[in-house]
Parts: sequence; C-alpha cells; structure tokens
Amino acid sequence: MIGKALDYMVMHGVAGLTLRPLAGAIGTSARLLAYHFGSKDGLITAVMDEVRARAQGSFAEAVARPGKGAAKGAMRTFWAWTIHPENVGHMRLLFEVQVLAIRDPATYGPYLRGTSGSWLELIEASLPPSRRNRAVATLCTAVIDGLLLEYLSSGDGRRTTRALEHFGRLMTDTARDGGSSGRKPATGRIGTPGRTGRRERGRA
Amino acid sequence: MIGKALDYMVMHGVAGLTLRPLAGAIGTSARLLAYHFGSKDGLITAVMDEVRARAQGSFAEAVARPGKGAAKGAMRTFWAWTIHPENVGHMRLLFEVQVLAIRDPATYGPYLRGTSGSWLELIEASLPPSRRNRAVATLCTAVIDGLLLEYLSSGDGRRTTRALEHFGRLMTDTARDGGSSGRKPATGRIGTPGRTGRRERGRA
DNA sequence: CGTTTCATGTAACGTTCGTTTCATGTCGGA
DNA sequence: TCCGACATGAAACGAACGTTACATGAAACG
Repeated sequence: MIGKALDYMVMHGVAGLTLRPLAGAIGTSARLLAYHFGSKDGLITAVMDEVRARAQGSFAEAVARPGKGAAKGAMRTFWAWTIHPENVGHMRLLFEVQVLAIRDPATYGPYLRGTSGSWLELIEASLPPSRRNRAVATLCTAVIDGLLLEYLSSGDGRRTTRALEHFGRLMTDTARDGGSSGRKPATGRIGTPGRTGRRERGRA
Repeated sequence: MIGKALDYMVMHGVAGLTLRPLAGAIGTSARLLAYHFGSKDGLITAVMDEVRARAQGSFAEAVARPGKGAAKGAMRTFWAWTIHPENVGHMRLLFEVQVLAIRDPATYGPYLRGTSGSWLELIEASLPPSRRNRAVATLCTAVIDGLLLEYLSSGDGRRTTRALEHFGRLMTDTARDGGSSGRKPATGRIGTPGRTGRRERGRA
C-alpha cells in the first residue's frame, strides 16, 4: 500500500499532491488513506520515511559491493548511485522536498529529518583528513546538488557525469596529502539510519 | 501594480500561489488581477518577465561597475551579486521555478525562457579559453546552483562563500594556461558589490 | 449466539480555488 | 449632452480540496 503511494509520488511529486487522484491510481479511496494514515500529512510522512529508508538501504548496499565503493571515490560512487534509474526518482523526491522546505519549513521541514544533513556528513566523512573541513564538504555537497538539478532538468547524464569527474580531477590534482591517487576510500559509517521508530496506526 | 505582485511573490513563492491573498495584500482584488492579466498564468508570466528583466539589468550593472567585475573572476562576482539581499529574492524565485519545471515543464517551463540557459552561457563565456568546454561550464553552473540551494536552506553566507572561494582556488591552482593575466586568488571579502542604490523602479 | 472491533463505501461538510456574470461607476471625445 | 470604452465592486459558479458522519459488512472473541 505504502509502496504504491511511494511510486505515485515518485511519478507525480509532492508539491501539488492531492488524495483523490492518488487513491484512484493505487486502487483505494481518499477515505481509506485518511483512515490508515490519519491525514494527508501522515501519509506524506510515512512515504518520505519509506523513501529515506529505501535510499539509505540501497546506498549502503551499493557502497558495500566489493570493488565499487572504494575504487573510484565516494563522490563518484554517490553520483553513480544517484542517477541510477532505480534511485533517481527517490533522489528527485528528496530534492523536491528540500526545495519546498525553503519556503515552508513548517510543512516540509519535518520530511527532511536527517536527510540533507546526512549527505553532508557522509561526504565530509569520506574526504581525506587533510582536507576535511566545512568549506570543502559544503562545496562537494553543492556540486552533487547542483549536478543533480542539472541532470533532472536536462536528463543529460553524460555531460553531468563528465562535470563531476572533472571536479574529482580538480580535487585530486591539488591534493596536498601524500599518496592520493584514488587510494582513500574511507567507506566507513554511511548508513546511520538514525531513529526509525514512528509506527503509526493502521497498517497498509 | 506588477511591482507589488512581484514583491508578494518574492515573499511567498510561486508554488502555492493563489489570487485572493495576493490581491488582498497588494490592495486589489482577484477580479481585477484576472481582468488586467487575463488569468493567473498571465499574471505569473508578467511577474516572471519582470523578475528576469530586473535581474538581468541589475547584474549587467554590477559587472559593468569598474574594478568589480573583472577583478575577482566572473563566478565570484556572480555569487556576490546573487546572495546580495537586493537580488537573492529574485534568484530564489527563479530557482523555485526551475525546480517546479522539472515536474511540470508544461506549466512552469515557459517562465524559464532564457533564464537558466543564459547563466550557463554567461559563465562559460567568462572562462579562460583553455578550459572553456561544456564539462567545466556545467560544473561551474552546478556549483552556483548547489551553493545557492545550500544558502537558501541554511542562510549561512559565510560558509557558502568560503566554499565558492575554495572552488575558485581549485580552478586557478590547476590552471595550465599562462594567459589572462595570472592574477592572485583575491582572498579578500566578496560580499560588498558596491553601494546600496537601486531603489524600486516605478512601474505601476 | 451476541458483541465488539476493524475495514470500507457513500455521501456529505465547509473551504478555497480560478473564473465569470452582472451591475455600476468614471471619463474622454463626438 | 450623450456615448462608448474602460475600470471596479459584489456575488456567484462549478470544481476540487481535506476531512468527517454514517451505514454496513466481515471477522474476532467471550
């Protein structure tokens, strides 16, 4: 049930979401959505929690795959996972909520619990210690976000991927720490799923 | 009239915009908005055209100011202009429309005529010829967009500005071209793009 | 069996939306 | 003075919104 709602929201977004079309598309009714999730907000909360759980799980699995996460740097791994067709819909949803939260933090802020912040921590933790600081982490996060926006707008995966690889080259070419050469995997602590409680009433 | 509507949209965004609250806030009625602009879409079109006109004019004026545009690189100038309190509202509006256009190009795409594309061209044209290519231009645009998102979300102008300056250092430190007057990285402050003029233009 | 709880459908509630209809002003030119 | 074009207000229209009342069927359980 919640999976179907997630699929619908991945397709249609969260900005102009209304219950009746969603209910009709997934074979239920607005009456039952309100019954199972308490309210529209409860539904969105449940779906966004599901998105976060799936994304974290999928990404943890991707970086744990041998020879993938460590071989080409954390940012490249993260980017490849992001624009993968299986994941890009979830990333688009999270991105959309992040932008909506700029105008309306009271409404959309709660859906972001630990989402955007965890990206920054994740990237910052994967930086080599010599350049692990807030400015670099902010820059890396911005590169990912900006390229994601560009990819979502244009669909040009080749150009955006090349831009990211160029950025990675900029980083490694100016590395001051010895023995860079892509040998700094630092694949530790990525998941940190935080709190996952939040059982509501009414299973679906 | 359109100026007041613009101010309201700068404050409240374009996602959940409705006529009656806007009309009440600027001292008119939904009836008259529909009368003067034909429809809600016509109003948004007029306002977004005004945003684009003001932004382009203001930025052209900023780069034309002697000793500012050329001294510290196009990206730094663009960034300083972007997060200036006088302009950041317009940039937020354009950013918001760009994100909405991902989901609904039919509705919000027309409001982007020449907006995002012109940024890329503007930045690409300001790159030194040796590194003027699509990957670098895409990367620079993404850095601006991503840092703008981060700034709009966190309001931390110092951290985002430092991240941009770090990116500028990455670019200049790996510059292989000796041309274009190898200037210093200009580590000074950025956020002071001249005096505070530019009172509101007339226009209804 | 009776009762209690859950699940679900039908239909309505009160709002708000963009837009339209109708009426009435206002005012410059013939 | 009359007139046609524009401007404005009051109110309503149909649609869609989230939510809720009420009825009903099915199952759980003493």
